[in-house]
Amino acid sequence: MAERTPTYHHGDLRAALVEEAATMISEGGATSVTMRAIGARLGVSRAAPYRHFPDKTALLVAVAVEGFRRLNHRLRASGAATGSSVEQLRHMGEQYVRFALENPAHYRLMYGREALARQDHPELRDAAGALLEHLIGVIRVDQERDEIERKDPRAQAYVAWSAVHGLASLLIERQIDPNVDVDALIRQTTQTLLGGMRG
Amino acid sequence: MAERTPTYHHGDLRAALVEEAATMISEGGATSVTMRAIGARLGVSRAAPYRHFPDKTALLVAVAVEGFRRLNHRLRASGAATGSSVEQLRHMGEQYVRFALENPAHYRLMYGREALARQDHPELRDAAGALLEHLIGVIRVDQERDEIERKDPRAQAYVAWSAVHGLASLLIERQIDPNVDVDALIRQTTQTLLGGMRG
DNA sequence: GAAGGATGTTGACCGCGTCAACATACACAC
DNA sequence: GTGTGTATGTTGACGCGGTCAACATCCTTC
Repeated sequence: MAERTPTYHHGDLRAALVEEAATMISEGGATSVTMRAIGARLGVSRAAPYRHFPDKTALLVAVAVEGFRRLNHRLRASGAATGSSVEQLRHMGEQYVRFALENPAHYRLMYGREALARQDHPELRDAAGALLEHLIGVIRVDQERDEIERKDPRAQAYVAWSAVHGLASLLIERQIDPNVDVDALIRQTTQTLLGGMRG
Repeated sequence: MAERTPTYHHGDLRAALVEEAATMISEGGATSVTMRAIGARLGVSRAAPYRHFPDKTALLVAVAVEGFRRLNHRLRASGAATGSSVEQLRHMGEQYVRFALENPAHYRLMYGREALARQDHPELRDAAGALLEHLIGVIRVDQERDEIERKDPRAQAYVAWSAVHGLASLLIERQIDPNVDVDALIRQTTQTLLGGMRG
């Protein structure tokens, strides 16, 4: 953990790479992340990252996974706060969209299969899967309390996920008129969704 | 319109470029589209496209716009077929998702702001806008028939668009368990959505 | 039929991802 | 401590891709 000593070796380059890449993504988008640039910012050569990641895609996957971790953490934290369970779902939906709005480039990377090559990356899959499982759990509880219809919880989770992801995506890609009240739109989306899930 | 004559000039290179780029995208994804490759496939040099598009991004924007046109056309065609208006909405939603599933790379391009540079491209905006306006129109009719709640039609359109776009996006990016019944999931999504819009 | 714009070609440049060959530093055995 | 092997980092080079400038060809139009 001892840092800032201008030694030949960096100390914990792998973690630094992920962190710096995430920062660069927020600052200048995914295209601004280049092996040379990230190396320069960390005072290291362009090829140094290759000692920690097989290629650039692997580094970006690590960044995306970190994004899912943060989002997951935020959703869990938001869930614990409220009382009513449907209210908790609504709150989670709002937090989800808010995360995307606050970290647009990072969010884009998390869902951009193209940027991360065709091939499947199991870690990424798992990170997103954890999010889904949490959502399924909350939905299950709500079903038991008869707050929402008793359909297949996984399918319901997909529907809910689709709604918030779609809204987040459209907002990020500027497909939605900037004059609309974003907060109101988020609320209406979760409300419509939950209304439909109530049966 | 006279073609196939191996002349120095191509005839209608601009249109050919857009069409060929679209084909290449379906075949090998957006990354397979390179100025050199597309030129080669059209029997033209790598720099020839620059007489018709200022840069590669502009070409891709044209392809994306063409995608929106096709999608729009498909949704309008599907709307005219059915009787009940809510049924028409559901049908549109299904067709929307199906289009995305049939043209994943093309669909990705249509919504990938990152791939099309930061800057706003008005034509793209307009193409997506036409889609939205059509949806708003259908919703307005349904409101007048008291089939859905009388809220701001634009906001409702955004909610509906979010749902189908989110589902399409998650499916395309393989975030959804391949074992689930996709048709059923699409139906459940539109059903939940319309249920929530009914008030 | 000559001029000029439109369209296409070739050569060159630069940035980027990546690999191979080399350099340095740390850890652990003795 | 000294030495040695491995982990980590550096430099040089290659190939690909977007793009521009200079040049070539063709079509139109008066």
